[in-house]
Amino acid sequence: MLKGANDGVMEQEDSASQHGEMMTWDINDIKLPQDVRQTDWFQEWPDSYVKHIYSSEDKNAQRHHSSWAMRNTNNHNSRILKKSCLGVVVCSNDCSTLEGRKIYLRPAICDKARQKQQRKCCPNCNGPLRLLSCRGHGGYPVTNFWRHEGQFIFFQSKGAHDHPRPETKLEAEARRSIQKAQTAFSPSSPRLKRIREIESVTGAMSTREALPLLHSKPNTYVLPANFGRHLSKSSQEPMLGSCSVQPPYQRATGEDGGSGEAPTWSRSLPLRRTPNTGRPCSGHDNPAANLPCATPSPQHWAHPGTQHILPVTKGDHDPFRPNAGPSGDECCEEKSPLAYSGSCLPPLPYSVLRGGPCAMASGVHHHCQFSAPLRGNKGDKGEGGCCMDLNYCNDDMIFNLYPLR
DNA sequence: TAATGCGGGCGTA
DNA sequence: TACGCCCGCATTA
Repeated sequence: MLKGANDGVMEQEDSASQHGEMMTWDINDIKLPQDVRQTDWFQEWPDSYVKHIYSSEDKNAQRHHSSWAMRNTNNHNSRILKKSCLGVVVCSNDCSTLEGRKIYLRPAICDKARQKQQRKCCPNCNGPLRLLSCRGHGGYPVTNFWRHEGQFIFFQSKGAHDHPRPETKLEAEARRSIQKAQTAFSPSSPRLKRIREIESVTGAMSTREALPLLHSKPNTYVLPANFGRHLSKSSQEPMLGSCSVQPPYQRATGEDGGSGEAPTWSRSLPLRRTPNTGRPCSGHDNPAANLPCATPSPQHWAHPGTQHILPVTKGDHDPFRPNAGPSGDECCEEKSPLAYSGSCLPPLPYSVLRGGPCAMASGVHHHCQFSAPLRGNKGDKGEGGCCMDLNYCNDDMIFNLYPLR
């Protein structure tokens, strides 16, 4: 099939839907066209009222993937899988990074995980997070429909997302993974305590010996606060936040509060296929594009405010295959709050992630700019507001700045 | 642990 | 009847 080269929303209409089979069917039709001459390239960010016909061989289509945070919705029709958009998690403080980027986290799909997520803090300013629900379909969430029919997978989207794009799944997983890694090496972690105990006994064990991971991958979990500023020179990925607290995020529609910014998220720029791989060159479909050192994907250009957490690829070209470890979201709840000098010291994971693989590999170290002492926090942990009990791995930064020995 | 899919059930228009 | 949504369960990674 053609595998249309233009994958943006507008292009979707032009390239995919222009073919007769695309416009004449509805996902609810009893019979869907089987004389499809051209299937579409997988659409990572389907938006508006679009339809696509994917090959049943398309792995992403098989998995009903979307970079939007879509949850399964029961439509009481086993033949048609329906998913509704969860929106995007934003910072209640509407904080911005140094580069003026907004915080757009990916809502957890699992209800429990999502509730848990909303108790956490903004990775940029530690402010409370807020779920900005999608109401792009007549006040209801945008819905996606998937239907397998013969050798094709039919996709139909209803509604236009009225919120920014969240992190992609890979980005969210990478962020959690790094947070978890940080947790594992936080000063309060059992492992580290044990190491310190051993060290206190032996009096000679080097940090390098005790923490091989720390040295083999020094930046994968701990980076100084101003790390990103240095990286920004060579990377187009967003860097550390300035924590410039602005008026609360306000929804453009006014219903849920909106950003007031131009709804760039509604634009879907073309994803381009790389002829040799047959995959789009989006940030996720093309591993090379995942590297911050590479040209940002179109979606990145379209969403300058979106956080682009760049996972370390493992050579797996499957754009949606998770390559990060299990969730590290607990990090925030398990960490000790820190009083920073200045307005706010950006929590670490964000800087690390936004530094991306290149950042991680750079080996660059800088100094954290806090001056106030640590505050114990174990007693603060609870189910209440995230600002009380949540703090992103701040003690990891301390750990980094004040190594064991 | 979270993502995902399935299906029962309920409320609303 | 269609739709949205909640819930629990099972499977998978």
